[in-house]
Amino acid sequence: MRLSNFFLPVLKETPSEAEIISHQLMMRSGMISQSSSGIYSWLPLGLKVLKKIENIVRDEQNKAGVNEILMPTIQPADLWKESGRYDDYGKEMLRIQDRQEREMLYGPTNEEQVTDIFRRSIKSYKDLPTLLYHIQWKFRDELRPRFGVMRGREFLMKDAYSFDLDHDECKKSYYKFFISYLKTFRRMGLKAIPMAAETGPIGGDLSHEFVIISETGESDIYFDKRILSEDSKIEDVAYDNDLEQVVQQYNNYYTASDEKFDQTEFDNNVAKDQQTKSKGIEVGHIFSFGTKYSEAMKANVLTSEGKQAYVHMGSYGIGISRLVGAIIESSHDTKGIIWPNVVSPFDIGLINLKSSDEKINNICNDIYSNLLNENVDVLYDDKKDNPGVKFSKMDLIGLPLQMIIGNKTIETNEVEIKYRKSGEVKYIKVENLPNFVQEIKKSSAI
RNA sequence: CGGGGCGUAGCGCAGUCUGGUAGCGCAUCUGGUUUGGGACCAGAGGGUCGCAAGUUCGAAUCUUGCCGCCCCGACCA
Repeated sequence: MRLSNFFLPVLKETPSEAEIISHQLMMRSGMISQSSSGIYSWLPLGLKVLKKIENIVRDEQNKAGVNEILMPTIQPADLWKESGRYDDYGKEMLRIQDRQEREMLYGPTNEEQVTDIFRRSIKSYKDLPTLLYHIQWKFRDELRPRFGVMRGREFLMKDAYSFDLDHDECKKSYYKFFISYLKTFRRMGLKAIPMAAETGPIGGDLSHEFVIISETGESDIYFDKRILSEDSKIEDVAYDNDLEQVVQQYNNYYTASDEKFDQTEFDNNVAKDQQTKSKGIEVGHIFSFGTKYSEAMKANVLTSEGKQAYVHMGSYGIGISRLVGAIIESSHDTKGIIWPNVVSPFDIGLINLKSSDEKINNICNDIYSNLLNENVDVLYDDKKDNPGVKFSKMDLIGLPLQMIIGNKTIETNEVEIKYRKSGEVKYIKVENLPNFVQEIKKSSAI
Protein backbone atom coordinates (compact mmCIF):
# COMPACT_ATOMS: atom_id res chain seq x y z
CA MET A 1 0.00 0.00 0.00
CA ARG A 2 1.24 3.43 -0.93
CA LEU A 3 0.86 5.93 1.86
CA SER A 4 -0.48 8.39 -0.70
CA ASN A 5 -3.47 6.06 -1.15
CA PHE A 6 -3.84 5.01 2.46
CA PHE A 7 -6.40 6.59 4.75
CA LEU A 8 -4.21 7.30 7.75
CA PRO A 9 -5.38 10.37 9.68
CA VAL A 10 -2.54 10.67 12.20
CA LEU A 11 -2.62 13.35 14.85
CA LYS A 12 0.35 15.33 15.99
CA GLU A 13 -1.30 16.19 19.25
CA THR A 14 -3.04 13.91 21.68
CA PRO A 15 -6.82 14.34 21.82
CA SER A 16 -7.74 15.55 25.28
CA GLU A 17 -10.28 12.82 25.96
CA ALA A 18 -7.72 10.02 25.71
CA GLU A 19 -6.25 9.26 29.10
CA ILE A 20 -4.28 6.04 28.85
CA ILE A 21 -1.42 5.40 26.50
CA SER A 22 -3.07 2.82 24.25
CA HIS A 23 -6.08 5.04 23.71
CA GLN A 24 -3.84 8.01 22.96
CA LEU A 25 -1.71 6.06 20.52
CA MET A 26 -4.71 4.52 18.79
CA MET A 27 -6.19 7.97 18.26
CA ARG A 28 -2.91 9.52 17.22
CA SER A 29 -2.05 6.77 14.77
CA GLY A 30 -5.46 6.98 13.13
CA MET A 31 -6.55 3.46 14.10
CA ILE A 32 -9.95 4.38 15.48
CA SER A 33 -12.40 7.22 15.52
CA GLN A 34 -14.83 7.68 18.38
CA SER A 35 -18.49 7.62 17.49
CA SER A 36 -19.96 8.03 20.95
CA SER A 37 -18.90 7.11 24.45
CA GLY A 38 -17.41 3.61 24.34
CA ILE A 39 -18.26 3.11 20.65
CA TYR A 40 -15.66 3.39 17.92
CA SER A 41 -15.20 3.18 14.19
CA TRP A 42 -12.20 1.16 13.12
CA LEU A 43 -10.10 2.93 10.49
CA PRO A 44 -7.85 1.05 8.05
CA LEU A 45 -4.78 0.77 10.26
CA GLY A 46 -6.76 -0.30 13.31
CA LEU A 47 -8.92 -2.68 11.32
CA LYS A 48 -5.87 -4.48 9.95
CA VAL A 49 -4.63 -5.14 13.46
CA LEU A 50 -8.06 -6.19 14.68
CA LYS A 51 -8.32 -8.69 11.81
CA LYS A 52 -4.87 -10.10 12.51
CA ILE A 53 -5.72 -10.73 16.13
CA GLU A 54 -9.10 -12.15 15.16
CA ASN A 55 -7.44 -14.55 12.74
CA ILE A 56 -4.94 -15.81 15.28
CA VAL A 57 -7.75 -16.46 17.73
CA ARG A 58 -9.77 -18.17 14.99
CA ASP A 59 -6.87 -20.32 13.92
CA GLU A 60 -6.19 -21.51 17.45
CA GLN A 61 -9.85 -22.30 18.06
CA ASN A 62 -9.96 -24.30 14.85
CA LYS A 63 -6.82 -26.16 15.83
CA ALA A 64 -8.46 -27.06 19.13
CA GLY A 65 -11.34 -28.59 17.20
CA VAL A 66 -13.91 -25.92 17.95
CA ASN A 67 -16.56 -25.18 15.30
CA GLU A 68 -16.99 -21.63 14.09
CA ILE A 69 -20.54 -20.35 13.78
CA LEU A 70 -21.97 -16.85 13.62
CA MET A 71 -24.88 -15.91 15.82
CA PRO A 72 -26.87 -12.70 15.45
CA THR A 73 -26.20 -9.48 17.31
CA ILE A 74 -29.93 -8.96 17.85
CA GLN A 75 -31.61 -11.64 19.93
CA PRO A 76 -35.23 -12.25 20.93
CA ALA A 77 -36.08 -11.49 24.55
CA ASP A 78 -37.97 -14.77 24.82
CA LEU A 79 -34.77 -16.82 25.02
CA TRP A 80 -33.58 -14.67 27.89
CA LYS A 81 -36.87 -14.97 29.68
CA GLU A 82 -36.47 -18.74 29.48
CA SER A 83 -33.10 -18.64 31.21
CA GLY A 84 -34.30 -16.06 33.68
CA ARG A 85 -31.63 -13.59 32.75
CA TYR A 86 -33.94 -11.09 31.06
CA ASP A 87 -34.81 -9.74 34.49
CA ASP A 88 -31.44 -10.44 36.10
CA TYR A 89 -29.16 -8.76 33.62
CA GLY A 90 -30.07 -5.17 34.40
CA LYS A 91 -29.41 -1.99 32.52
CA GLU A 92 -26.19 -3.25 30.97
CA MET A 93 -28.35 -5.01 28.43
CA LEU A 94 -29.55 -2.85 25.60
CA ARG A 95 -33.24 -3.63 25.11
CA ILE A 96 -34.99 -2.65 21.94
CA GLN A 97 -38.30 -3.20 20.19
CA ASP A 98 -38.87 -4.07 16.58
CA ARG A 99 -41.74 -2.61 14.52
CA GLN A 100 -44.15 -5.28 15.74
CA GLU A 101 -43.23 -4.19 19.26
CA ARG A 102 -41.56 -7.51 19.90
CA GLU A 103 -38.99 -7.30 22.65
CA MET A 104 -35.48 -7.75 21.35
CA LEU A 105 -32.01 -7.05 22.69
CA TYR A 106 -28.52 -6.39 21.42
CA GLY A 107 -26.60 -9.40 22.70
CA PRO A 108 -24.19 -8.84 25.58
CA THR A 109 -23.31 -12.55 25.42
CA ASN A 110 -24.69 -15.69 23.81
CA GLU A 111 -25.34 -18.54 26.25
CA GLU A 112 -29.09 -18.54 25.55
CA GLN A 113 -28.70 -18.27 21.80
CA VAL A 114 -26.16 -21.07 21.58
CA THR A 115 -28.09 -23.32 23.96
CA ASP A 116 -31.12 -22.90 21.72
CA ILE A 117 -29.04 -23.91 18.70
CA PHE A 118 -27.71 -26.93 20.55
CA ARG A 119 -31.02 -28.23 21.88
CA ARG A 120 -32.67 -28.04 18.47
CA SER A 121 -30.32 -30.59 16.96
CA ILE A 122 -28.33 -32.57 19.50
CA LYS A 123 -30.27 -35.35 21.20
CA SER A 124 -27.70 -38.06 21.93
CA TYR A 125 -24.66 -38.46 24.16
CA LYS A 126 -22.94 -39.82 21.05
CA ASP A 127 -22.77 -36.32 19.63
CA LEU A 128 -20.92 -34.96 22.63
CA PRO A 129 -18.80 -33.09 23.26
CA THR A 130 -20.08 -30.27 21.09
CA LEU A 131 -17.79 -27.25 20.89
CA LEU A 132 -18.94 -24.04 19.19
CA TYR A 133 -17.52 -20.54 18.97
CA HIS A 134 -18.20 -17.33 17.20
CA ILE A 135 -16.54 -13.97 16.79
CA GLN A 136 -19.11 -11.24 16.98
CA TRP A 137 -19.75 -7.71 18.17
CA LYS A 138 -21.37 -7.41 21.53
CA PHE A 139 -22.89 -4.55 23.42
CA ARG A 140 -22.89 -3.93 27.13
CA ASP A 141 -24.17 -0.59 28.27
CA GLU A 142 -21.46 -0.04 30.85
CA LEU A 143 -22.00 2.51 33.58
CA ARG A 144 -18.76 4.09 32.64
CA PRO A 145 -16.97 3.19 29.44
CA ARG A 146 -13.31 4.18 29.49
CA PHE A 147 -9.79 3.48 28.30
CA GLY A 148 -10.76 3.56 24.62
CA VAL A 149 -11.28 0.08 23.19
CA MET A 150 -10.12 -1.53 26.44
CA ARG A 151 -13.49 -0.99 27.99
CA GLY A 152 -15.88 0.08 25.31
CA ARG A 153 -19.59 -0.53 25.29
CA GLU A 154 -19.43 -2.17 21.89
CA PHE A 155 -16.64 -4.70 21.58
CA LEU A 156 -15.54 -7.63 19.45
CA MET A 157 -15.33 -10.88 21.33
CA LYS A 158 -14.64 -14.49 20.63
CA ASP A 159 -16.94 -16.56 22.76
CA ALA A 160 -16.99 -20.33 22.76
CA TYR A 161 -19.37 -22.76 24.38
CA SER A 162 -18.93 -26.39 25.32
CA PHE A 163 -21.63 -29.03 25.83
CA ASP A 164 -20.75 -32.25 27.62
CA LEU A 165 -22.50 -35.23 29.16
CA ASP A 166 -21.27 -34.75 32.71
CA HIS A 167 -18.93 -32.83 34.93
CA ASP A 168 -15.89 -34.96 34.17
CA GLU A 169 -16.32 -34.59 30.43
CA CYS A 170 -16.93 -30.89 30.87
CA LYS A 171 -13.59 -30.62 32.65
CA LYS A 172 -11.86 -32.09 29.61
CA SER A 173 -13.40 -29.44 27.38
CA TYR A 174 -12.42 -26.80 29.89
CA TYR A 175 -8.80 -27.94 29.86
CA LYS A 176 -8.80 -27.86 26.11
CA PHE A 177 -9.75 -24.21 26.08
CA PHE A 178 -7.30 -23.51 28.88
CA ILE A 179 -4.45 -24.80 26.75
CA SER A 180 -5.72 -23.17 23.57
CA TYR A 181 -5.77 -19.80 25.34
CA LEU A 182 -2.17 -20.16 26.44
CA LYS A 183 -1.22 -20.97 22.86
CA THR A 184 -3.27 -18.07 21.49
CA PHE A 185 -1.79 -15.38 23.71
CA ARG A 186 1.66 -16.83 23.32
CA ARG A 187 1.37 -16.48 19.57
CA MET A 188 0.62 -12.79 19.92
CA GLY A 189 3.79 -12.26 21.86
CA LEU A 190 1.90 -11.86 25.10
CA LYS A 191 2.65 -13.33 28.47
CA ALA A 192 -0.78 -14.28 29.80
CA ILE A 193 -1.11 -15.61 33.32
CA PRO A 194 -4.02 -17.93 34.06
CA MET A 195 -5.43 -16.86 37.39
CA ALA A 196 -7.95 -18.84 39.37
CA ALA A 197 -11.15 -16.83 39.45
CA GLU A 198 -14.44 -16.87 41.31
CA THR A 199 -16.32 -19.99 40.37
CA GLY A 200 -19.84 -19.11 41.46
CA PRO A 201 -22.29 -21.78 42.59
CA ILE A 202 -20.47 -24.66 40.90
CA GLY A 203 -17.30 -24.41 42.90
CA GLY A 204 -14.20 -26.37 42.07
CA ASP A 205 -11.34 -25.09 40.01
CA LEU A 206 -13.14 -24.40 36.76
CA SER A 207 -12.81 -20.69 36.27
CA HIS A 208 -9.74 -18.77 35.17
CA GLU A 209 -9.02 -15.28 34.04
CA PHE A 210 -6.17 -14.80 31.61
CA VAL A 211 -4.28 -11.69 32.54
CA ILE A 212 -1.54 -9.84 30.72
CA ILE A 213 1.11 -8.19 32.79
CA SER A 214 1.20 -4.52 31.95
CA GLU A 215 2.51 -1.48 33.76
CA THR A 216 -0.65 0.39 32.90
CA GLY A 217 -3.02 -2.46 33.71
CA GLU A 218 -6.27 -1.92 35.53
CA SER A 219 -5.91 -4.18 38.52
CA ASP A 220 -3.20 -5.37 40.87
CA ILE A 221 -2.21 -8.98 40.54
CA TYR A 222 -0.04 -11.17 42.75
CA PHE A 223 1.67 -14.33 41.60
CA ASP A 224 4.53 -16.76 41.91
CA LYS A 225 7.18 -15.59 39.47
CA ARG A 226 7.92 -19.14 38.36
CA ILE A 227 4.61 -19.35 36.47
CA LEU A 228 6.09 -17.06 33.82
CA SER A 229 8.56 -19.67 32.67
CA GLU A 230 6.00 -22.46 32.76
CA ASP A 231 4.61 -22.02 29.25
CA SER A 232 7.90 -22.31 27.42
CA LYS A 233 6.76 -25.44 25.56
CA ILE A 234 3.05 -24.74 25.34
CA GLU A 235 3.13 -24.62 21.52
CA ASP A 236 4.04 -28.30 21.46
CA VAL A 237 1.27 -29.58 23.69
CA ALA A 238 -1.05 -31.75 21.60
CA TYR A 239 -4.75 -31.83 22.38
CA ASP A 240 -4.87 -35.62 22.62
CA ASN A 241 -2.47 -35.57 25.56
CA ASP A 242 -3.57 -35.65 29.16
CA LEU A 243 -4.31 -31.96 29.43
CA GLU A 244 -5.23 -32.06 33.08
CA GLN A 245 -1.62 -32.65 33.92
CA VAL A 246 -0.51 -29.64 31.94
CA VAL A 247 -3.20 -27.42 33.43
CA GLN A 248 -2.26 -28.63 36.88
CA GLN A 249 1.27 -27.37 36.38
CA TYR A 250 -0.15 -23.87 36.19
CA ASN A 251 -2.59 -24.33 39.01
CA ASN A 252 0.29 -25.25 41.28
CA TYR A 253 1.49 -21.68 41.31
CA TYR A 254 -0.13 -19.10 43.50
CA THR A 255 -1.99 -16.39 41.59
CA ALA A 256 -4.49 -13.85 42.87
CA SER A 257 -6.14 -10.71 41.72
CA ASP A 258 -6.60 -7.72 43.97
CA GLU A 259 -9.92 -8.86 45.43
CA LYS A 260 -8.81 -12.37 46.26
CA PHE A 261 -5.35 -11.51 47.49
CA ASP A 262 -4.32 -12.64 50.95
CA GLN A 263 -0.84 -11.82 52.21
CA THR A 264 -0.63 -14.73 54.64
CA GLU A 265 -1.66 -17.18 51.96
CA PHE A 266 0.89 -15.58 49.63
CA ASP A 267 3.69 -15.98 52.19
CA ASN A 268 2.74 -19.58 52.95
CA ASN A 269 2.69 -20.64 49.30
CA VAL A 270 5.39 -18.61 47.65
CA ALA A 271 9.02 -18.03 48.61
CA LYS A 272 9.77 -14.37 49.23
CA ASP A 273 12.08 -14.02 46.25
CA GLN A 274 9.45 -15.48 43.91
CA GLN A 275 6.64 -13.22 45.08
CA THR A 276 5.63 -10.80 42.36
CA LYS A 277 3.16 -7.98 42.34
CA SER A 278 2.17 -6.38 39.09
CA LYS A 279 -0.58 -4.70 37.12
CA GLY A 280 -2.71 -6.77 34.78
CA ILE A 281 -5.26 -6.57 31.99
CA GLU A 282 -7.86 -9.30 31.70
CA VAL A 283 -7.97 -10.52 28.11
CA GLY A 284 -9.72 -13.84 28.51
CA HIS A 285 -12.05 -15.60 30.88
CA ILE A 286 -13.11 -19.23 30.90
CA PHE A 287 -15.54 -20.96 33.18
CA SER A 288 -17.90 -23.84 33.38
CA PHE A 289 -21.33 -23.47 34.92
CA GLY A 290 -22.75 -26.96 34.84
CA THR A 291 -26.42 -27.26 34.00
CA LYS A 292 -27.52 -23.71 34.76
CA TYR A 293 -28.75 -22.99 31.24
CA SER A 294 -29.41 -26.52 30.08
CA GLU A 295 -31.89 -27.03 32.91
CA ALA A 296 -33.61 -23.70 32.43
CA MET A 297 -33.77 -24.19 28.69
CA LYS A 298 -34.32 -27.94 28.56
CA ALA A 299 -31.15 -28.81 26.72
CA ASN A 300 -30.85 -32.53 27.33
CA VAL A 301 -29.54 -35.65 25.62
CA LEU A 302 -30.13 -39.36 25.97
CA THR A 303 -27.41 -41.20 27.87
CA SER A 304 -26.14 -44.68 27.01
CA GLU A 305 -28.70 -45.98 29.51
CA GLY A 306 -31.48 -44.28 27.59
CA LYS A 307 -32.10 -41.66 30.25
CA GLN A 308 -32.46 -37.91 29.77
CA ALA A 309 -29.58 -35.86 31.10
CA TYR A 310 -29.01 -32.13 31.16
CA VAL A 311 -25.77 -31.24 29.43
CA HIS A 312 -22.91 -29.59 31.31
CA MET A 313 -21.80 -26.37 29.75
CA GLY A 314 -18.89 -23.99 29.80
CA SER A 315 -18.17 -20.68 28.13
CA TYR A 316 -14.89 -19.20 27.07
CA GLY A 317 -14.29 -15.60 26.06
CA ILE A 318 -11.46 -13.62 24.53
CA GLY A 319 -11.78 -9.87 24.16
CA ILE A 320 -10.49 -9.30 20.66
CA SER A 321 -10.94 -5.55 20.41
CA ARG A 322 -9.60 -5.19 23.93
CA LEU A 323 -6.48 -7.10 22.91
CA VAL A 324 -5.61 -4.35 20.44
CA GLY A 325 -5.37 -1.91 23.32
CA ALA A 326 -3.76 -4.43 25.62
CA ILE A 327 -0.99 -5.20 23.16
CA ILE A 328 -0.21 -1.49 22.79
CA GLU A 329 -0.19 -1.10 26.55
CA SER A 330 2.48 -3.75 26.80
CA SER A 331 4.43 -2.72 23.70
CA HIS A 332 5.19 0.94 23.07
CA ASP A 333 7.76 3.62 23.75
CA THR A 334 7.84 7.43 23.75
CA LYS A 335 7.77 7.53 19.97
CA GLY A 336 4.70 5.35 19.55
CA ILE A 337 3.51 1.81 19.11
CA ILE A 338 5.82 -1.19 18.72
CA TRP A 339 3.80 -3.96 17.11
CA PRO A 340 4.69 -7.61 17.68
CA ASN A 341 5.35 -8.96 14.17
CA VAL A 342 2.34 -11.24 14.02
CA VAL A 343 -0.23 -8.53 14.63
CA SER A 344 1.50 -5.61 12.93
CA PRO A 345 -0.74 -3.88 10.37
CA PHE A 346 2.09 -4.06 7.81
CA ASP A 347 5.29 -6.11 7.79
CA ILE A 348 7.57 -3.35 6.57
CA GLY A 349 7.52 0.42 6.26
CA LEU A 350 9.39 1.67 3.21
CA ILE A 351 10.47 5.30 3.50
CA ASN A 352 11.40 7.37 0.49
CA LEU A 353 13.23 10.32 2.00
CA LYS A 354 13.29 12.38 -1.18
CA SER A 355 10.37 11.69 -3.45
CA SER A 356 11.32 14.63 -5.67
CA ASP A 357 14.38 12.69 -6.79
CA GLU A 358 13.77 10.46 -9.77
CA LYS A 359 16.64 8.11 -9.05
CA ILE A 360 15.48 7.51 -5.49
CA ASN A 361 11.93 7.08 -6.70
CA ASN A 362 12.99 4.39 -9.13
CA ILE A 363 14.87 2.46 -6.49
CA CYS A 364 11.95 2.71 -4.07
CA ASN A 365 9.43 1.66 -6.69
CA ASP A 366 11.55 -1.39 -7.52
CA ILE A 367 11.89 -2.38 -3.90
CA TYR A 368 8.18 -1.80 -3.36
CA SER A 369 7.05 -4.02 -6.19
CA ASN A 370 9.58 -6.71 -5.32
CA LEU A 371 8.31 -6.83 -1.76
CA LEU A 372 4.73 -7.10 -3.00
CA ASN A 373 5.78 -9.96 -5.27
CA GLU A 374 7.24 -11.69 -2.24
CA ASN A 375 3.90 -11.32 -0.44
CA VAL A 376 5.41 -8.91 2.03
CA ASP A 377 2.79 -6.45 3.22
CA VAL A 378 4.55 -3.13 2.88
CA LEU A 379 3.50 0.43 3.57
CA TYR A 380 5.40 2.69 1.18
CA ASP A 381 5.74 6.31 2.23
CA ASP A 382 5.89 7.92 -1.20
CA LYS A 383 4.67 11.31 -0.02
CA LYS A 384 6.51 14.59 -0.36
CA ASP A 385 6.83 15.26 3.36
CA ASN A 386 10.06 16.19 5.09
CA PRO A 387 12.20 13.37 6.48
CA GLY A 388 11.36 14.24 10.05
CA VAL A 389 7.65 13.92 9.37
CA LYS A 390 8.15 10.55 7.73
CA PHE A 391 10.35 9.18 10.50
CA SER A 392 8.01 10.19 13.28
CA LYS A 393 4.95 8.92 11.47
CA MET A 394 6.54 5.53 10.81
CA ASP A 395 7.77 5.31 14.40
CA LEU A 396 4.31 6.24 15.65
CA ILE A 397 2.47 3.51 13.75
CA GLY A 398 5.06 1.02 14.94
CA LEU A 399 5.80 -1.33 12.03
CA PRO A 400 8.51 -3.76 13.13
CA LEU A 401 10.95 -3.01 10.35
CA GLN A 402 11.71 0.09 8.32
CA MET A 403 13.55 0.32 5.02
CA ILE A 404 14.89 3.81 4.45
CA ILE A 405 16.19 5.16 1.17
CA GLY A 406 17.68 8.63 0.78
CA ASN A 407 20.66 10.48 -0.64
CA LYS A 408 22.92 9.07 2.01
CA THR A 409 22.10 5.46 1.17
CA ILE A 410 22.08 5.62 -2.61
CA GLU A 411 25.60 7.07 -2.68
CA THR A 412 26.74 3.68 -1.46
CA ASN A 413 23.93 1.81 -3.23
CA GLU A 414 22.50 0.68 0.09
CA VAL A 415 19.24 0.48 1.94
CA GLU A 416 19.04 1.39 5.58
CA ILE A 417 17.28 -1.23 7.69
CA LYS A 418 15.93 -0.10 11.01
CA TYR A 419 14.23 -2.29 13.59
CA ARG A 420 11.53 -0.40 15.41
CA LYS A 421 11.83 -2.25 18.68
CA SER A 422 15.58 -2.25 19.26
CA GLY A 423 16.42 0.78 17.15
CA GLU A 424 19.15 -1.35 15.60
CA VAL A 425 20.28 -0.02 12.21
CA LYS A 426 22.15 -1.77 9.45
CA TYR A 427 22.87 -1.23 5.79
CA ILE A 428 22.26 -3.71 3.00
CA LYS A 429 23.41 -3.39 -0.59
CA VAL A 430 20.42 -2.96 -2.88
CA GLU A 431 21.37 -6.08 -4.85
CA ASN A 432 21.42 -8.11 -1.63
CA LEU A 433 17.97 -7.03 -0.60
CA PRO A 434 16.12 -10.05 -2.09
CA ASN A 435 18.31 -12.37 -0.03
CA PHE A 436 17.71 -10.30 3.05
CA VAL A 437 13.95 -10.45 2.50
CA GLN A 438 14.09 -14.23 2.15
CA GLU A 439 16.06 -14.44 5.36
CA ILE A 440 13.71 -12.36 7.44
CA LYS A 441 10.70 -14.19 6.05
CA LYS A 442 12.24 -17.49 7.04
CA SER A 443 13.26 -16.33 10.49
CA SER A 444 9.83 -14.80 11.13
CA ALA A 445 11.58 -11.50 11.71
CA ILE A 446 8.63 -9.87 10.00
C1' C B 1 -25.54 5.76 39.69
C1' G B 2 -22.72 9.34 43.37
C1' G B 3 -18.67 13.17 43.11
C1' G B 4 -15.81 16.51 39.85
C1' G B 5 -14.44 18.83 35.14
C1' C B 6 -15.04 20.33 30.12
C1' G B 7 -17.80 21.79 25.35
C1' U B 8 -14.79 28.31 21.21
C1' A B 9 -11.81 26.30 13.31
C1' G B 10 -9.72 19.38 11.84
C1' C B 11 -6.39 18.95 16.66
C1' G B 12 -4.43 21.51 21.15
C1' C B 13 -5.83 25.86 23.66
C1' A B 14 -6.66 31.50 25.20
C1' G B 15 -10.79 34.78 25.72
C1' U B 16 -15.92 33.92 30.15
C1' C B 17 -14.57 36.46 36.50
C1' U B 18 -15.44 42.46 34.75
C1' G B 19 -21.11 41.84 28.28
C1' G B 20 -19.19 45.76 23.13
C1' U B 21 -19.70 41.46 17.64
C1' A B 22 -13.67 36.01 18.15
C1' G B 23 -7.97 34.97 18.68
C1' C B 24 -3.10 31.90 19.06
C1' G B 25 -0.17 27.38 17.75
C1' C B 26 -0.35 23.15 14.72
C1' A B 27 -2.96 21.17 10.52
C1' U B 28 -5.30 22.58 5.52
C1' C B 29 -5.05 25.36 0.47
C1' U B 30 -1.94 28.47 -3.34
C1' G B 31 3.03 30.01 -5.04
C1' G B 32 8.18 29.57 -4.17
C1' U B 33 12.60 27.64 -1.60
C1' U B 34 13.75 23.09 0.97
C1' U B 35 14.55 17.35 1.86
C1' G B 36 18.38 12.32 7.18
C1' G B 37 14.36 13.51 12.75
C1' G B 38 7.60 16.79 13.15
C1' A B 39 11.24 22.87 7.61
C1' C B 40 11.28 28.28 5.72
C1' C B 41 9.12 32.76 3.14
C1' A B 42 4.70 35.08 1.13
C1' G B 43 -0.45 34.78 0.73
C1' A B 44 -5.44 32.37 1.61
C1' G B 45 -9.66 29.64 3.40
C1' G B 46 -12.17 27.78 7.62
C1' G B 47 -16.04 29.05 13.67
C1' U B 48 -24.71 30.39 13.82
C1' C B 49 -18.46 30.01 20.39
C1' G B 50 -22.73 22.23 22.09
C1' C B 51 -28.40 23.27 21.61
C1' A B 52 -32.66 26.12 23.23
C1' A B 53 -35.08 29.86 25.81
C1' G B 54 -34.40 34.27 28.75
C1' U B 55 -32.05 39.13 30.60
C1' U B 56 -29.92 43.34 27.76
C1' C B 57 -29.42 48.62 23.06
C1' G B 58 -25.83 44.56 22.65
C1' A B 59 -24.32 37.68 24.98
C1' A B 60 -18.73 33.08 23.71
C1' U B 61 -19.17 36.00 28.36
C1' C B 62 -24.95 36.72 32.76
C1' U B 63 -29.63 33.29 34.05
C1' U B 64 -32.48 28.70 33.32
C1' G B 65 -33.26 24.08 30.92
C1' C B 66 -31.46 20.27 27.80
C1' C B 67 -27.58 17.48 25.12
C1' G B 68 -22.68 15.56 24.62
C1' C B 69 -17.74 14.20 26.27
C1' C B 70 -13.94 13.19 29.99
C1' C B 71 -11.97 12.03 34.97
C1' C B 72 -12.44 9.63 40.21
C1' G B 73 -15.49 5.83 42.70
C1' A B 74 -18.81 1.18 42.74
C1' C B 75 -19.33 -2.84 38.20
C1' C B 76 -17.59 -5.69 33.72
C1' A B 77 -14.25 -9.52 28.17
